[in-house]
Amino acid sequence: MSQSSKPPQPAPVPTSADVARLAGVSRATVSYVLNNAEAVRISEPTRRKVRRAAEELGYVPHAAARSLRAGHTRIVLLPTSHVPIGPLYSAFLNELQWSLRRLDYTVVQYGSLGLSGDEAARAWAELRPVAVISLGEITLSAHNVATLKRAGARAVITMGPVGVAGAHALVMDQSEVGARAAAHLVDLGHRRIGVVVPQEEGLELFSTPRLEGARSVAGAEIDALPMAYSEESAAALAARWRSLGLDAVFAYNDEYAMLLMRALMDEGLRVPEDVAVVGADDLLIGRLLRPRLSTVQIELPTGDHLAELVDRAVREPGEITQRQDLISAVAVRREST
Amino acid sequence: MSQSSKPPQPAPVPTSADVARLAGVSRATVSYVLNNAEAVRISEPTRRKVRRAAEELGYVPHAAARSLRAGHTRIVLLPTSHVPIGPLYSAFLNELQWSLRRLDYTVVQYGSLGLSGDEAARAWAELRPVAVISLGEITLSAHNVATLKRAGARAVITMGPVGVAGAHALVMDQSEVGARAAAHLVDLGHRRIGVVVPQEEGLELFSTPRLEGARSVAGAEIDALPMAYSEESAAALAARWRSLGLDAVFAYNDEYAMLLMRALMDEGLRVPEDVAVVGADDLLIGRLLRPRLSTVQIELPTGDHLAELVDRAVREPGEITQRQDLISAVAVRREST
DNA sequence: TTGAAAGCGATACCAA
DNA sequence: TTGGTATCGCTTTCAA
Repeated sequence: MSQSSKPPQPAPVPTSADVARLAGVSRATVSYVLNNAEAVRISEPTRRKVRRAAEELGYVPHAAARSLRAGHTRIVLLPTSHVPIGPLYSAFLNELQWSLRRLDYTVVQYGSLGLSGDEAARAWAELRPVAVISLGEITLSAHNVATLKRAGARAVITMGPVGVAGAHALVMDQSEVGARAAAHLVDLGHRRIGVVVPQEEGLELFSTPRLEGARSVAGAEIDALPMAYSEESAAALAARWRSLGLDAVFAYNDEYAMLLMRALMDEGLRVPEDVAVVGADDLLIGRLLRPRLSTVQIELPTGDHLAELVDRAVREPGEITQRQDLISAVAVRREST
Repeated sequence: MSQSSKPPQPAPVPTSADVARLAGVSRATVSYVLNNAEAVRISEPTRRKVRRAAEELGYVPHAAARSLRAGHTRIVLLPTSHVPIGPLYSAFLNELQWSLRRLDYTVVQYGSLGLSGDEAARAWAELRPVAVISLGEITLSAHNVATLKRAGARAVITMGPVGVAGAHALVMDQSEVGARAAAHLVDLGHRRIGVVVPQEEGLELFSTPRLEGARSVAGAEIDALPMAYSEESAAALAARWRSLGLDAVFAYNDEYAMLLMRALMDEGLRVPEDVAVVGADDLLIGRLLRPRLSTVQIELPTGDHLAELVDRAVREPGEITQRQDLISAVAVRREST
């Protein structure tokens, strides 16, 4: 009202000083009231004045200023995957976020698309996160971990297949998945087993250990079978199937398994008589196909569990560089094996 | 070496002052060198000294301090969905992130799990993002938009089904999807059409407009069919199917469609003779079933496109409150209709 | 070509 | 019970 000329000049963001001015108190008082400081007694009328002023101005504290002053943040950095990770991991991630928020952390998913490990680590470090939970998209080197720690990270947790020096190596070992699948097939009498390796980028951190896990099982010969997630690729693989001399296949996960199984059947092969097919992840969709898809059911840690581990690591930053296997896998036989 | 007693006291994070000290220059010079300031000429030897010192200390600038000083951030906030959004939207999101990063924005996905619109808006505002792209998980009120704008957001973009006052209402109208599906079924002679409405929370912003879209098509009677994403729920719906008197169903998306189609077939109904089924999203898996699933193929805007829209809005914060339809949908007939 | 110093916004210590 | 003020790390203007 008082200012008639108001060009699209963005109105200045209200600060705590503005609140103080409006309430007729000092900035210190504003801070005390808004943060419910217990060490200081503020009269009820003053509290109300301050709150009303804050409300009226639509005051929102400036996170950067606050953490600058505090010397630390409550940010937990969650590097975002750029590959579709499937419903299983999505659900886990959501649970994790929720649990972390309950513990009063600010979860920031940071997409690291197209960044190298070094670039990513630097970019993350700029935010001064108190913890980083790297789920494997980017392989952190010991040097990267050091960068993060030097920037104040009290916990760096990797979930990739391998431990990293200096990190709280929380191993979710995907090789177990491959091992269960192969063992399942071997139990059923199969000896020549193909293992699908997705050609899509970014899945190596899952596919490599799954393949290695299968290889670790005694009693079978393992062949790696590169395949892309497309009908063409599956058809091409199916077309040369008879020449491969395989009697079973672990198809990386349920999605690749469904694709390949369809291609094999279209090629005139019988499942499971001519070739047994097993996937992984126990997707609901796998039960809709005929034959129903056998799978490896994967049990991830609960988000709560991991969140508490993080919280503990943050509070007691003793070098708890321990290997922990938080994943479990079990084969489920349906009709395709 | 010089300090023998080193308790687990976290080493202090190196600052630009430390770099300056080590390089034997002032903090100003450090800043100039590290930011490649063009307005100032710094001698090559000095540059090298500074860079070496920064390298040696593993110096990483403090994002909070920087943006505090600058008075603004380059953060684009992307509220994270807590529902599995499927490969289609995942791919779109990734592309968007990538494009924004190319434009030098810091993309921060902020999980808003369990927050109300007000709480979420406040939490986001604390980060002082320069732009917010809300994809619909949380319905932003005009008040929320105002909060964000007051906190310095120069662009607030909503992708929900409805425009929001004050926001750059970028409408990705899901009703088009429902309309296409219904029209497809009507074209094929169906008159009594069921529309599946997922019971899962968080999908309303997609499912409601899809239902409304179907209702908008002339020539058919539309029934809403609540259903959860589980075999039990699908079976229950299928069990009472004959009593519903429907001759076709638009099953929200391909996943629900596959589930329901299987249940219907298990119930002895023929697809498409007794009941036509159409999904949406054109998932690869839908082509693997028999009959192959008809679907509505959805064309999302490219990430590049949206990123540039955001960038323009940020640079010219004129109130471009315009409705834009960036989504297109087309029915694809396979075998289930 | 380089340095000294102000100031961004919030907090917490020390006085009053 | 409340206020003044130093401080966090960084950028940038003004002087030297």
